[in-house]
Amino acid sequence: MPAVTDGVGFDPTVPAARDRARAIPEAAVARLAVYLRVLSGMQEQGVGSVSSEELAAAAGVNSAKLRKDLSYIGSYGTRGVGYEVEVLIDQIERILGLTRRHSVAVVGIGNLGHALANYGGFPGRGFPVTALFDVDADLIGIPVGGLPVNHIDDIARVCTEREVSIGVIATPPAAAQAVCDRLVEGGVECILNFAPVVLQVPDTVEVRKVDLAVELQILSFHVARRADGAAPTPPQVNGVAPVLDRGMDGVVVS
Amino acid sequence: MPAVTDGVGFDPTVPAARDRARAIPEAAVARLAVYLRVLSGMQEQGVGSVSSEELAAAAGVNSAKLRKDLSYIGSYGTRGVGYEVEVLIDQIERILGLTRRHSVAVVGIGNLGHALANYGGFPGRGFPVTALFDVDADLIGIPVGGLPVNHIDDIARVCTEREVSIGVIATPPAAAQAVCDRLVEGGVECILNFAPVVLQVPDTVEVRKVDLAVELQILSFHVARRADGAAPTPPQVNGVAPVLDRGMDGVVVS
DNA sequence: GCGACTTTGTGCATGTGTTCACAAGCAGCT
DNA sequence: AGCTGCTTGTGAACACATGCACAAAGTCGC
Repeated sequence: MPAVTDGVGFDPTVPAARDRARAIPEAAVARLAVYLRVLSGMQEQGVGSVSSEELAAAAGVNSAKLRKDLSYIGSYGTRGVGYEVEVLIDQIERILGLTRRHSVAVVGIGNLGHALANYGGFPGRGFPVTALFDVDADLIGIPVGGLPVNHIDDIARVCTEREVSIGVIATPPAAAQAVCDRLVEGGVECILNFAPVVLQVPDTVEVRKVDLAVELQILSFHVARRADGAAPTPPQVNGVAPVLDRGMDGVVVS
Repeated sequence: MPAVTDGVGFDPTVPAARDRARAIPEAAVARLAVYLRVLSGMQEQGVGSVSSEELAAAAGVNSAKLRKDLSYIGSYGTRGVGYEVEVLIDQIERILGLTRRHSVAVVGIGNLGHALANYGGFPGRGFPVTALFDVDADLIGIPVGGLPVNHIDDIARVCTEREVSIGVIATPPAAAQAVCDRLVEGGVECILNFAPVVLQVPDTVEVRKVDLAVELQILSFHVARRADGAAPTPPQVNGVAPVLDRGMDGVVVS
Protein backbone atom coordinates (compact mmCIF):
# COMPACT_ATOMS: atom_id res chain seq x y z
CA MET A 1 0.00 0.00 0.00
CA PRO A 2 2.19 2.78 -1.25
CA ALA A 3 1.13 6.39 -1.35
CA VAL A 4 -2.02 7.25 0.44
CA THR A 5 -3.57 8.61 -2.66
CA ASP A 6 -6.91 9.24 -1.36
CA GLY A 7 -8.68 12.35 -0.73
CA VAL A 8 -12.00 13.10 -2.14
CA GLY A 9 -11.43 12.01 -5.68
CA PHE A 10 -14.81 10.65 -6.57
CA ASP A 11 -16.67 9.12 -9.36
CA PRO A 12 -19.11 11.45 -11.04
CA THR A 13 -21.32 8.60 -12.21
CA VAL A 14 -22.16 6.82 -9.02
CA PRO A 15 -24.20 8.87 -6.61
CA ALA A 16 -22.20 8.98 -3.46
CA ALA A 17 -19.35 6.89 -4.73
CA ARG A 18 -16.69 6.88 -2.08
CA ASP A 19 -13.13 7.20 -3.18
CA ARG A 20 -10.71 4.37 -3.27
CA ALA A 21 -10.23 2.06 -0.35
CA ARG A 22 -7.30 3.84 1.20
CA ALA A 23 -9.28 5.93 3.63
CA ILE A 24 -8.22 5.38 7.21
CA PRO A 25 -11.20 6.00 9.48
CA GLU A 26 -10.80 9.15 11.48
CA ALA A 27 -11.37 7.24 14.71
CA ALA A 28 -8.60 4.83 13.83
CA VAL A 29 -6.15 7.66 13.29
CA ALA A 30 -6.73 8.91 16.81
CA ARG A 31 -6.07 5.46 18.20
CA LEU A 32 -2.94 4.96 16.12
CA ALA A 33 -1.48 7.94 17.93
CA VAL A 34 -2.26 6.25 21.22
CA TYR A 35 -0.70 2.97 20.11
CA LEU A 36 2.38 4.89 19.10
CA ARG A 37 2.79 6.29 22.57
CA VAL A 38 2.34 2.92 24.19
CA LEU A 39 4.78 1.34 21.78
CA SER A 40 7.38 4.00 22.47
CA GLY A 41 7.09 3.24 26.16
CA MET A 42 7.58 -0.44 25.44
CA GLN A 43 10.57 0.20 23.26
CA GLU A 44 12.21 2.18 26.04
CA GLN A 45 11.75 -0.77 28.29
CA GLY A 46 13.46 -2.98 25.81
CA VAL A 47 10.42 -4.86 24.63
CA GLY A 48 11.06 -6.25 21.17
CA SER A 49 7.70 -7.57 20.12
CA VAL A 50 4.07 -7.57 21.22
CA SER A 51 0.95 -9.46 20.43
CA SER A 52 -2.22 -7.61 19.53
CA GLU A 53 -3.65 -8.80 22.81
CA GLU A 54 -0.90 -7.23 24.90
CA LEU A 55 -0.81 -4.00 22.98
CA ALA A 56 -4.58 -3.72 23.07
CA ALA A 57 -4.62 -4.18 26.83
CA ALA A 58 -1.96 -1.51 27.27
CA ALA A 59 -3.83 0.90 25.05
CA GLY A 60 -7.17 0.16 26.63
CA VAL A 61 -8.94 -1.12 23.54
CA ASN A 62 -10.36 -4.32 22.13
CA SER A 63 -7.74 -6.47 20.42
CA ALA A 64 -9.85 -6.99 17.31
CA LYS A 65 -10.20 -3.27 16.93
CA LEU A 66 -6.49 -2.84 17.34
CA ARG A 67 -5.72 -5.38 14.65
CA LYS A 68 -8.19 -3.74 12.31
CA ASP A 69 -6.64 -0.37 12.97
CA LEU A 70 -3.19 -1.72 12.22
CA SER A 71 -4.44 -3.42 9.10
CA TYR A 72 -5.29 -0.01 7.65
CA ILE A 73 -1.62 0.82 7.50
CA GLY A 74 -0.48 -2.51 6.11
CA SER A 75 0.43 -6.01 7.24
CA TYR A 76 3.39 -5.78 9.52
CA GLY A 77 2.60 -8.56 11.95
CA THR A 78 3.71 -12.17 11.96
CA ARG A 79 0.99 -14.71 12.54
CA GLY A 80 1.58 -16.86 15.53
CA VAL A 81 4.06 -14.34 16.88
CA GLY A 82 2.92 -10.75 16.99
CA TYR A 83 4.32 -7.41 15.93
CA GLU A 84 7.84 -6.08 16.11
CA VAL A 85 7.73 -2.93 18.19
CA GLU A 86 10.22 -1.04 16.09
CA VAL A 87 8.55 -1.82 12.81
CA LEU A 88 5.20 -0.76 14.14
CA ILE A 89 6.57 2.50 15.47
CA ASP A 90 8.16 3.32 12.14
CA GLN A 91 5.03 2.54 10.19
CA ILE A 92 2.69 4.48 12.42
CA GLU A 93 5.04 7.45 12.35
CA ARG A 94 5.10 7.25 8.60
CA ILE A 95 1.31 7.20 8.33
CA LEU A 96 0.87 10.00 10.81
CA GLY A 97 3.40 12.08 8.91
CA LEU A 98 5.73 12.30 11.86
CA THR A 99 8.82 11.83 9.75
CA ARG A 100 8.46 15.44 8.79
CA ARG A 101 8.78 18.05 11.55
CA HIS A 102 5.76 20.23 12.02
CA SER A 103 6.54 23.67 13.22
CA VAL A 104 4.03 24.97 15.78
CA ALA A 105 3.00 28.53 16.67
CA VAL A 106 1.17 29.33 19.89
CA VAL A 107 -1.04 32.41 19.99
CA GLY A 108 -2.17 33.83 23.31
CA ILE A 109 0.44 33.64 26.02
CA GLY A 110 -1.84 33.57 29.04
CA ASN A 111 -1.87 30.76 31.55
CA LEU A 112 -2.66 28.12 29.01
CA GLY A 113 -0.35 29.58 26.38
CA HIS A 114 2.50 29.51 28.88
CA ALA A 115 1.80 25.91 29.65
CA LEU A 116 1.79 25.03 25.97
CA ALA A 117 4.93 27.01 25.20
CA ASN A 118 6.79 25.27 27.99
CA TYR A 119 5.59 21.88 26.99
CA GLY A 120 9.10 21.46 25.66
CA GLY A 121 8.96 21.07 21.93
CA PHE A 122 5.80 19.14 22.64
CA PRO A 123 5.58 15.59 23.81
CA GLY A 124 7.70 13.03 22.10
CA ARG A 125 9.52 15.35 19.73
CA GLY A 126 8.39 16.20 16.20
CA PHE A 127 6.48 19.34 17.08
CA PRO A 128 8.90 22.17 17.78
CA VAL A 129 7.27 25.40 18.91
CA THR A 130 8.86 28.07 16.74
CA ALA A 131 6.76 31.14 17.34
CA LEU A 132 4.74 32.77 20.12
CA PHE A 133 2.27 35.63 19.81
CA ASP A 134 0.23 37.88 22.06
CA VAL A 135 -1.42 41.30 22.01
CA ASP A 136 -0.08 42.43 25.34
CA ALA A 137 2.69 44.98 24.76
CA ASP A 138 4.29 44.02 28.08
CA LEU A 139 4.91 40.53 26.82
CA ILE A 140 6.43 41.38 23.45
CA GLY A 141 10.06 40.39 23.32
CA ILE A 142 9.95 38.55 26.61
CA PRO A 143 11.19 35.01 26.14
CA VAL A 144 8.81 32.28 27.23
CA GLY A 145 10.24 28.83 27.21
CA GLY A 146 13.26 30.21 25.40
CA LEU A 147 11.35 31.90 22.62
CA PRO A 148 10.53 35.60 22.40
CA VAL A 149 6.90 36.66 22.10
CA ASN A 150 5.84 38.51 18.95
CA HIS A 151 2.87 40.75 18.41
CA ILE A 152 -0.18 39.20 16.85
CA ASP A 153 -0.04 41.72 14.03
CA ASP A 154 3.01 39.85 12.80
CA ILE A 155 1.37 36.44 12.76
CA ALA A 156 1.01 36.15 8.99
CA ARG A 157 4.55 37.33 8.25
CA VAL A 158 6.30 35.28 10.90
CA CYS A 159 4.33 32.14 10.20
CA THR A 160 5.17 32.37 6.53
CA GLU A 161 8.85 32.93 7.27
CA ARG A 162 9.13 30.07 9.71
CA GLU A 163 6.91 27.76 7.73
CA VAL A 164 4.58 27.11 10.60
CA SER A 165 2.21 24.29 9.75
CA ILE A 166 0.20 24.06 12.95
CA GLY A 167 -1.27 26.99 14.83
CA VAL A 168 -2.50 26.72 18.40
CA ILE A 169 -5.07 29.26 19.53
CA ALA A 170 -5.09 29.90 23.28
CA THR A 171 -6.60 33.36 23.24
CA PRO A 172 -9.82 34.65 24.78
CA PRO A 173 -12.81 33.73 22.64
CA ALA A 174 -13.32 37.23 21.29
CA ALA A 175 -9.92 37.28 19.63
CA ALA A 176 -9.95 33.76 18.26
CA GLN A 177 -11.52 34.34 14.86
CA ALA A 178 -9.23 37.25 14.01
CA VAL A 179 -6.20 35.25 15.08
CA CYS A 180 -7.42 32.32 13.07
CA ASP A 181 -7.73 34.46 9.96
CA ARG A 182 -4.16 35.67 10.37
CA LEU A 183 -2.88 32.16 10.80
CA VAL A 184 -4.62 31.06 7.64
CA GLU A 185 -3.18 34.08 5.88
CA GLY A 186 0.24 32.97 7.10
CA GLY A 187 -0.19 29.62 5.38
CA VAL A 188 -0.99 27.53 8.43
CA GLU A 189 -2.72 24.31 7.42
CA CYS A 190 -3.99 23.03 10.73
CA ILE A 191 -5.32 24.70 13.82
CA LEU A 192 -5.75 23.43 17.33
CA ASN A 193 -8.30 25.68 18.98
CA PHE A 194 -8.64 26.02 22.75
CA ALA A 195 -10.96 28.99 22.55
CA PRO A 196 -14.64 28.23 23.01
CA VAL A 197 -15.80 29.46 19.62
CA VAL A 198 -16.63 27.86 16.33
CA LEU A 199 -14.02 29.02 13.86
CA GLN A 200 -14.79 29.77 10.24
CA VAL A 201 -12.02 28.66 7.94
CA PRO A 202 -11.55 27.83 4.28
CA ASP A 203 -11.97 24.12 3.91
CA THR A 204 -8.36 23.64 3.02
CA VAL A 205 -7.64 24.15 6.69
CA GLU A 206 -8.23 21.52 9.32
CA VAL A 207 -9.44 22.52 12.74
CA ARG A 208 -9.53 20.51 15.92
CA LYS A 209 -11.03 21.94 19.01
CA VAL A 210 -10.34 21.29 22.65
CA ASP A 211 -12.94 22.75 24.93
CA LEU A 212 -12.51 22.27 28.64
CA ALA A 213 -15.97 23.54 29.49
CA VAL A 214 -17.49 21.03 27.12
CA GLU A 215 -15.45 18.22 28.61
CA LEU A 216 -16.59 19.08 32.09
CA GLN A 217 -20.19 19.33 30.99
CA ILE A 218 -20.04 15.92 29.41
CA LEU A 219 -18.75 14.52 32.67
CA SER A 220 -21.49 16.39 34.49
CA PHE A 221 -24.04 14.71 32.26
CA HIS A 222 -22.75 11.31 33.26
CA VAL A 223 -22.87 12.18 36.94
CA ALA A 224 -26.46 13.29 36.52
CA ARG A 225 -27.49 10.27 34.55
CA ARG A 226 -25.97 8.04 37.17
CA ALA A 227 -27.81 9.77 39.96
CA ASP A 228 -30.96 8.75 38.13
CA GLY A 229 -32.41 5.32 37.91
CA ALA A 230 -29.52 3.61 36.17
CA ALA A 231 -27.59 2.57 39.27
CA PRO A 232 -27.92 -1.23 39.31
CA THR A 233 -24.29 -1.49 38.30
CA PRO A 234 -23.07 -4.63 40.02
CA PRO A 235 -20.05 -4.40 42.35
CA GLN A 236 -17.88 -4.87 39.34
CA VAL A 237 -14.16 -4.74 39.91
CA ASN A 238 -11.30 -2.97 38.29
CA GLY A 239 -10.71 -3.32 34.62
CA VAL A 240 -9.66 -1.19 31.76
CA ALA A 241 -11.25 2.20 31.93
CA PRO A 242 -14.73 2.45 30.44
CA VAL A 243 -13.26 5.26 28.51
CA LEU A 244 -15.53 7.45 26.60
CA ASP A 245 -14.33 7.68 23.16
CA ARG A 246 -15.09 10.92 21.56
CA GLY A 247 -14.77 9.34 18.27
CA MET A 248 -13.61 12.41 16.68
CA ASP A 249 -15.76 14.87 18.23
CA GLY A 250 -12.84 16.68 19.48
CA VAL A 251 -10.67 15.52 22.22
CA VAL A 252 -9.53 12.01 22.33
CA VAL A 253 -11.19 10.40 25.19
CA SER A 254 -9.63 7.10 25.61
CA MET B 1 -43.82 13.40 22.56
CA PRO B 2 -43.99 13.40 26.32
CA ALA B 3 -41.46 11.39 28.23
CA VAL B 4 -38.55 10.33 26.14
CA THR B 5 -39.71 6.83 26.02
CA ASP B 6 -37.37 5.91 23.50
CA GLY B 7 -34.97 4.31 22.04
CA VAL B 8 -34.10 0.89 21.47
CA GLY B 9 -37.12 -0.59 23.04
CA PHE B 10 -35.94 -4.08 23.31
CA ASP B 11 -36.52 -7.40 24.67
CA PRO B 12 -35.54 -8.10 28.26
CA THR B 13 -34.65 -11.64 27.34
CA VAL B 14 -31.72 -10.51 25.29
CA PRO B 15 -28.38 -11.04 27.03
CA ALA B 16 -26.82 -7.62 27.35
CA ALA B 17 -30.06 -5.73 27.65
CA ARG B 18 -29.23 -2.06 28.13
CA ASP B 19 -30.96 0.00 30.75
CA ARG B 20 -33.97 2.12 30.14
CA ALA B 21 -34.50 4.30 27.14
CA ARG B 22 -32.73 7.35 28.40
CA ALA B 23 -29.85 6.89 26.07
CA ILE B 24 -28.75 10.14 24.53
CA PRO B 25 -25.97 9.39 22.07
CA GLU B 26 -22.62 10.31 23.50
CA ALA B 27 -21.84 12.43 20.46
CA ALA B 28 -25.06 14.35 20.92
CA VAL B 29 -24.20 15.16 24.51
CA ALA B 30 -20.96 16.76 23.41
CA ARG B 31 -22.80 18.89 20.92
CA LEU B 32 -25.48 19.90 23.39
CA ALA B 33 -22.74 21.50 25.44
CA VAL B 34 -21.68 23.45 22.38
CA TYR B 35 -25.23 24.56 21.64
CA LEU B 36 -25.52 25.71 25.21
CA ARG B 37 -22.53 27.98 24.85
CA VAL B 38 -23.79 29.44 21.61
CA LEU B 39 -27.24 29.97 23.10
CA SER B 40 -25.78 31.73 26.13
CA GLY B 41 -23.99 34.10 23.81
CA MET B 42 -27.22 34.78 21.97
CA GLN B 43 -29.11 35.39 25.16
CA GLU B 44 -26.54 37.96 26.24
CA GLN B 45 -27.11 39.74 22.99
CA GLY B 46 -30.81 39.86 23.65
CA VAL B 47 -31.83 37.26 21.10
CA GLY B 48 -35.16 35.77 22.11
CA SER B 49 -35.61 32.95 19.68
CA VAL B 50 -33.72 31.04 16.99
CA SER B 51 -34.49 28.66 14.20
CA SER B 52 -32.65 25.38 13.95
CA GLU B 53 -30.98 26.73 10.83
CA GLU B 54 -29.53 29.76 12.59
CA LEU B 55 -28.42 27.86 15.65
CA ALA B 56 -26.89 25.14 13.54
CA ALA B 57 -24.90 27.66 11.54
CA ALA B 58 -23.63 29.30 14.71
CA ALA B 59 -22.63 25.98 16.18
CA GLY B 60 -21.06 24.74 12.98
CA VAL B 61 -23.27 21.72 12.45
CA ASN B 62 -25.92 20.46 10.10
CA SER B 63 -29.41 21.69 10.99
CA ALA B 64 -30.97 18.24 10.79
CA LYS B 65 -28.41 16.94 13.24
CA LEU B 66 -29.13 19.81 15.55
CA ARG B 67 -32.85 19.14 15.50
CA LYS B 68 -32.30 15.49 16.19
CA ASP B 69 -29.97 16.32 19.06
CA LEU B 70 -32.57 18.61 20.55
CA SER B 71 -35.27 16.05 20.07
CA TYR B 72 -33.43 13.75 22.48
CA ILE B 73 -34.17 16.12 25.30
CA GLY B 74 -37.79 16.77 24.36
CA SER B 75 -39.91 18.93 22.09
CA TYR B 76 -39.36 22.52 23.01
CA GLY B 77 -39.60 24.16 19.62
CA THR B 78 -42.57 25.74 17.86
CA ARG B 79 -43.12 24.70 14.27
CA GLY B 80 -43.00 27.52 11.85
CA VAL B 81 -41.20 29.68 14.40
CA GLY B 82 -38.20 28.14 16.09
CA TYR B 83 -36.93 27.74 19.63
CA GLU B 84 -37.05 30.11 22.54
CA VAL B 85 -33.48 30.70 23.63
CA GLU B 86 -34.25 30.73 27.32
CA VAL B 87 -36.26 27.53 27.26
CA LEU B 88 -33.56 25.73 25.37
CA ILE B 89 -30.85 26.90 27.76
CA ASP B 90 -32.84 25.69 30.74
CA GLN B 91 -33.54 22.33 29.21
CA ILE B 92 -29.99 21.67 28.10
CA GLU B 93 -28.70 22.67 31.51
CA ARG B 94 -31.14 20.30 33.09
CA ILE B 95 -30.08 17.39 30.90
CA LEU B 96 -26.40 18.08 31.39
CA GLY B 97 -26.91 18.21 35.12
CA LEU B 98 -25.71 21.78 35.38
CA THR B 99 -28.36 22.73 37.89
CA ARG B 100 -26.21 21.03 40.48
CA ARG B 101 -22.74 22.44 41.18
CA HIS B 102 -19.89 20.07 40.56
CA SER B 103 -16.90 20.62 42.75
CA VAL B 104 -13.59 20.17 40.93
CA ALA B 105 -10.14 19.17 42.19
CA VAL B 106 -6.98 19.77 40.18
CA VAL B 107 -3.99 17.54 40.77
CA GLY B 108 -0.56 18.53 39.53
CA ILE B 109 0.11 22.25 39.80
CA GLY B 110 2.65 22.60 37.02
CA ASN B 111 2.19 24.84 34.02
CA LEU B 112 -1.03 23.23 32.96
CA GLY B 113 -2.34 22.85 36.50
CA HIS B 114 -1.76 26.55 37.09
CA ALA B 115 -3.66 27.37 33.97
CA LEU B 116 -6.54 25.17 35.03
CA ALA B 117 -6.62 26.46 38.58
CA ASN B 118 -6.76 30.03 37.35
CA TYR B 119 -9.43 29.31 34.86
CA GLY B 120 -11.68 31.08 37.35
CA GLY B 121 -14.23 28.64 38.65
CA PHE B 122 -14.14 27.26 35.16
CA PRO B 123 -15.93 28.66 32.18
CA GLY B 124 -19.51 29.68 32.59
CA ARG B 125 -19.89 28.91 36.28
CA GLY B 126 -21.08 25.61 37.69
CA PHE B 127 -17.65 24.08 38.19
CA PRO B 128 -15.96 25.62 41.20
CA VAL B 129 -12.40 24.44 41.79
CA THR B 130 -12.32 23.55 45.46
CA ALA B 131 -9.04 21.71 45.91
CA LEU B 132 -5.52 21.69 44.50
CA PHE B 133 -2.85 19.06 45.00
CA ASP B 134 0.82 18.53 44.20
CA VAL B 135 3.79 16.52 45.46
CA ASP B 136 6.20 19.41 45.52
CA ALA B 137 6.80 20.45 49.14
CA ASP B 138 7.62 23.99 48.02
CA LEU B 139 4.12 24.41 46.69
CA ILE B 140 2.17 23.10 49.66
CA GLY B 141 0.21 25.87 51.32
CA ILE B 142 0.94 28.38 48.58
CA PRO B 143 -2.29 29.77 47.24
CA VAL B 144 -2.82 29.40 43.51
CA GLY B 145 -5.81 31.19 42.14
CA GLY B 146 -6.89 31.88 45.69
CA LEU B 147 -6.76 28.29 46.86
CA PRO B 148 -3.95 26.71 48.90
CA VAL B 149 -2.19 23.66 47.48
CA ASN B 150 -2.45 20.40 49.42
CA HIS B 151 -0.20 17.38 49.31
CA ILE B 152 -1.31 14.52 47.13
CA ASP B 153 -1.26 12.20 50.13
CA ASP B 154 -4.35 14.04 51.31
CA ILE B 155 -6.31 13.62 48.11
CA ALA B 156 -8.69 10.97 49.38
CA ARG B 157 -9.44 12.75 52.64
CA VAL B 158 -9.86 16.22 51.21
CA CYS B 159 -11.92 15.06 48.25
CA THR B 160 -14.27 13.22 50.55
CA GLU B 161 -14.61 16.22 52.85
CA ARG B 162 -15.25 18.69 50.08
CA GLU B 163 -17.42 16.35 48.10
CA VAL B 164 -15.38 16.68 44.95
CA SER B 165 -17.17 15.09 42.05
CA ILE B 166 -14.73 15.77 39.24
CA GLY B 167 -10.98 15.25 39.41
CA VAL B 168 -8.59 16.75 36.89
CA ILE B 169 -5.23 15.06 36.47
CA ALA B 170 -2.48 17.33 35.19
CA THR B 171 0.50 15.42 36.54
CA PRO B 172 3.40 13.79 34.73
CA PRO B 173 2.38 10.44 33.24
CA ALA B 174 4.26 8.40 35.82
CA ALA B 175 2.17 9.75 38.67
CA ALA B 176 -1.19 9.66 36.96
CA GLN B 177 -2.35 6.18 37.90
CA ALA B 178 -1.51 6.59 41.59
CA VAL B 179 -3.28 9.93 41.66
CA CYS B 180 -6.23 8.42 39.90
CA ASP B 181 -6.49 5.67 42.50
CA ARG B 182 -6.52 8.24 45.30
CA LEU B 183 -9.21 10.25 43.59
CA VAL B 184 -11.37 7.19 43.21
CA GLU B 185 -10.74 6.38 46.85
CA GLY B 186 -11.91 9.89 47.68
CA GLY B 187 -15.22 9.24 45.99
CA VAL B 188 -14.61 11.13 42.78
CA GLU B 189 -16.99 9.97 40.08
CA CYS B 190 -15.49 11.52 37.00
CA ILE B 191 -11.95 12.20 35.89
CA LEU B 192 -10.58 14.48 33.23
CA ASN B 193 -7.12 13.21 32.40
CA PHE B 194 -4.45 15.32 30.73
CA ALA B 195 -1.67 12.82 31.33
CA PRO B 196 -0.77 10.64 28.37
CA VAL B 197 -1.56 7.32 29.99
CA VAL B 198 -4.44 4.91 29.90
CA LEU B 199 -5.98 4.92 33.35
CA GLN B 200 -7.42 1.83 34.98
CA VAL B 201 -10.52 2.60 36.98
CA PRO B 202 -13.52 0.74 38.35
CA ASP B 203 -16.26 1.06 35.84
CA THR B 204 -18.34 3.17 38.13
CA VAL B 205 -15.96 5.98 37.30
CA GLU B 206 -16.06 7.90 34.06
CA VAL B 207 -12.83 9.02 32.43
CA ARG B 208 -12.31 11.50 29.65
CA LYS B 209 -8.88 12.08 28.27
CA VAL B 210 -7.38 15.10 26.63
CA ASP B 211 -4.09 14.36 24.97
CA LEU B 212 -2.33 17.23 23.26
CA ALA B 213 0.23 15.03 21.59
CA VAL B 214 -2.52 12.93 20.08
CA GLU B 215 -4.33 16.02 18.83
CA LEU B 216 -1.21 17.28 17.13
CA GLN B 217 -0.53 13.91 15.59
CA ILE B 218 -4.01 13.75 14.17
CA LEU B 219 -3.45 17.14 12.59
CA SER B 220 -0.10 15.93 11.32
CA PHE B 221 -1.84 13.02 9.66
CA HIS B 222 -4.11 15.38 7.78
CA VAL B 223 -1.21 17.51 6.64
CA ALA B 224 0.54 14.42 5.36
CA ARG B 225 -2.52 13.08 3.62
CA ARG B 226 -3.04 16.40 1.96
CA ALA B 227 0.54 16.60 0.75
CA ASP B 228 -0.20 13.44 -1.17
CA GLY B 229 -2.35 13.13 -4.22
CA ALA B 230 -5.52 14.68 -2.87
CA ALA B 231 -4.93 18.32 -3.68
CA PRO B 232 -7.51 19.02 -6.41
CA THR B 233 -9.50 21.00 -3.88
CA PRO B 234 -11.10 23.76 -5.89
CA PRO B 235 -10.57 27.38 -4.84
CA GLN B 236 -13.43 26.94 -2.46
CA VAL B 237 -14.26 29.90 -0.30
CA ASN B 238 -14.96 30.41 3.33
CA GLY B 239 -17.66 28.46 5.04
CA VAL B 240 -18.28 26.79 8.29
CA ALA B 241 -15.22 24.98 9.47
CA PRO B 242 -14.79 21.44 8.18
CA VAL B 243 -14.42 20.59 11.75
CA LEU B 244 -13.27 17.19 12.65
CA ASP B 245 -15.60 15.76 15.06
CA ARG B 246 -14.01 13.46 17.51
CA GLY B 247 -17.30 11.88 17.98
CA MET B 248 -16.38 10.77 21.36
CA ASP B 249 -12.97 9.68 20.92
CA GLY B 250 -11.93 12.07 23.46
CA VAL B 251 -11.71 15.70 22.89
CA VAL B 252 -14.50 17.50 21.29
CA VAL B 253 -13.37 18.58 17.96
CA SER B 254 -15.96 20.79 16.57
C1' DG C 1 9.32 -32.33 7.18
C1' DC C 2 5.11 -32.52 9.60
C1' DG C 3 1.73 -31.60 12.93
C1' DA C 4 0.17 -28.81 16.78
C1' DC C 5 -0.28 -24.40 18.42
C1' DT C 6 -0.51 -19.52 18.28
C1' DT C 7 -1.76 -15.13 16.55
C1' DT C 8 -2.75 -12.24 12.63
C1' DG C 9 -5.91 -10.32 9.23
C1' DT C 10 -10.61 -9.93 7.78
C1' DG C 11 -15.68 -11.12 6.33
C1' DC C 12 -19.79 -10.43 8.42
C1' DA C 13 -23.19 -9.07 11.67
C1' DT C 14 -24.30 -5.59 14.87
C1' DG C 15 -24.67 -1.20 16.67
C1' DT C 16 -24.14 3.82 16.53
C1' DG C 17 -24.29 8.07 14.38
C1' DT C 18 -25.44 11.16 10.32
C1' DT C 19 -28.21 12.86 6.67
C1' DC C 20 -32.15 13.30 3.78
C1' DA C 21 -36.61 14.44 2.94
C1' DC C 22 -41.16 15.04 4.23
C1' DA C 23 -45.46 14.94 7.01
C1' DA C 24 -47.22 17.28 10.99
C1' DG C 25 -48.16 21.49 13.13
C1' DC C 26 -48.31 26.30 14.15
C1' DA C 27 -48.62 31.51 12.99
C1' DG C 28 -50.42 34.94 10.43
C1' DC C 29 -52.96 36.84 6.61
C1' DT C 30 -57.15 37.24 4.06
C1' DA D 1 -62.48 29.67 8.95
C1' DG D 2 -59.51 28.53 5.48
C1' DC D 3 -55.27 29.00 3.10
C1' DT D 4 -50.27 29.88 2.78
C1' DG D 5 -45.77 29.62 4.23
C1' DC D 6 -42.43 28.32 7.30
C1' DT D 7 -40.01 25.31 10.65
C1' DT D 8 -40.04 21.49 13.61
C1' DG D 9 -39.72 16.58 14.62
C1' DT D 10 -38.80 12.07 12.83
C1' DG D 11 -38.94 7.74 9.74
C1' DA D 12 -36.02 5.62 6.92
C1' DA D 13 -31.68 5.26 4.20
C1' DC D 14 -27.12 5.58 4.49
C1' DA D 15 -22.38 5.70 6.27
C1' DC D 16 -19.28 4.68 9.76
C1' DA D 17 -17.46 2.07 13.65
C1' DT D 18 -17.24 -2.06 16.61
C1' DG D 19 -16.70 -6.78 17.85
C1' DC D 20 -17.07 -11.69 16.88
C1' DA D 21 -15.32 -15.58 15.08
C1' DC D 22 -12.62 -18.02 11.97
C1' DA D 23 -9.58 -19.10 8.03
C1' DA D 24 -4.92 -18.10 6.69
C1' DA D 25 -0.31 -18.18 7.82
C1' DG D 26 3.36 -18.33 10.37
C1' DT D 27 6.51 -20.63 14.47
C1' DC D 28 8.14 -24.26 17.28
C1' DG D 29 9.04 -28.93 18.74
C1' DC D 30 9.93 -33.32 17.44
